[in-house]
Amino acid sequence: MNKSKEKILASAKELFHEYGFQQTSVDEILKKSGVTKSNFYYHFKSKEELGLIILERFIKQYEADVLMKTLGNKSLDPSERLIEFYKAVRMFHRDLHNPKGCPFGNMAIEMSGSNENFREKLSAFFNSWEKVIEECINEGMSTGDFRSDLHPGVVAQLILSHLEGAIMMVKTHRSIEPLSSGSETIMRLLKAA
Amino acid sequence: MNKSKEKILASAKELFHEYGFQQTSVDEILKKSGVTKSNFYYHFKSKEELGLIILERFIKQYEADVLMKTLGNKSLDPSERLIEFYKAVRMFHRDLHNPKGCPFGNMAIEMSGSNENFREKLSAFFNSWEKVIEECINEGMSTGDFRSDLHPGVVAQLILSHLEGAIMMVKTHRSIEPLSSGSETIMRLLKAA
DNA sequence: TTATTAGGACTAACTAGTCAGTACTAAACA
DNA sequence: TGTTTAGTACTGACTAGTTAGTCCTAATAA
Repeated sequence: MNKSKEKILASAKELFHEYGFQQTSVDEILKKSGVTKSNFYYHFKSKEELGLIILERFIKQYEADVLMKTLGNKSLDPSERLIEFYKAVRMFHRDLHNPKGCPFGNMAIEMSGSNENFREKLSAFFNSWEKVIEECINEGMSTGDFRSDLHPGVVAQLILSHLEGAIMMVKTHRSIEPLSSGSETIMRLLKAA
Repeated sequence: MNKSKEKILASAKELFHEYGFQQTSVDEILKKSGVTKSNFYYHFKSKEELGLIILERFIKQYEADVLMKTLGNKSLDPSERLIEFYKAVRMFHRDLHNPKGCPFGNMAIEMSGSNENFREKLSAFFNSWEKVIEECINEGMSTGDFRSDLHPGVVAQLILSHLEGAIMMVKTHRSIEPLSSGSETIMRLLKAA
């Protein structure tokens, strides 16, 4: 059931990631999903509603498929978790022919200035993402994996900021290098003396 | 002379920074600058041409007013230069009611996937920006300001990536904190042992 | 029966861009 | 001296296409 609705969600998710929310027209979503306009507006009351639903779903999927399986994997050492996390992110951005950037970072830059609904959701997600990193750093400081002369929260914030900036560079330079060498350097800087 | 042309450039620069290139219509630029459409197309052959000219000008202005006066200020110690640079960036983003983000980072995310002219200009500028940072880091490693067990180029790349990500966070969270605490942490991590 | 899908015509506002023609100035010419 | 020419800056009306979203009808599942 709801075959059309799922088709719309899947198509729009890809289009929003590649072209951005505002630069993707409803007609393009219709064309890609093969759904009629009336059916679209039967399922979603507006393009904005669709965008917010897709954002929510993407967040939940990312938390489950990436964050929990790497940073939240308690069977690994904290530093191994961080390495696995970076590996997963590199995998996510491995299409270097046309890197699409971070779906959350893209949307944050595109929408934060013009739509509070998007901004608030993204701000909350970045905070929660940071918390997951912080827990890993905190534990790594206890185990001696990481140097412990810094606040875990501040380090987590630095890691997330750097990650988003590095993905921006990957997209702009069409090269994975800023992400791979940047994450390596972060790991070295965090190593306990 | 060329009063209209300068008005267009000034208005469009602000609008592009606040709303992005694609989200700013020619009509909005016309309205803000008080210039007629036909006059606009007398001075610029297309909206894209205007965007590229504004990007070029913004780059030159930023290099002269920010980069050269801070990171390129040879009368300061390398670590002081970096501190001054961060201070200047924070000043640039001090409007926290509605932080507009980095004009270059915004444009990179918005345009890199769809327009090679913008992408190439931004990629080249990020490289040159990185070089300016690298020179400062390199000198700081010689003077003992910074730890010298890392490649200056890699550190410079990390600093720029982090900066762009931090500015993205400032825009999303509407708080300067990710930038101020992040830059402080970067300074501490770079300190020689 | 109720939820879903299809079709298509339609709107009002907005999009980038074009066009023929005007006003002004300053140099070149006769 | 007056006249022509040329370049610059500018104007209002216009086009063709796109935008998100509406409305109504009818067919097709569950």
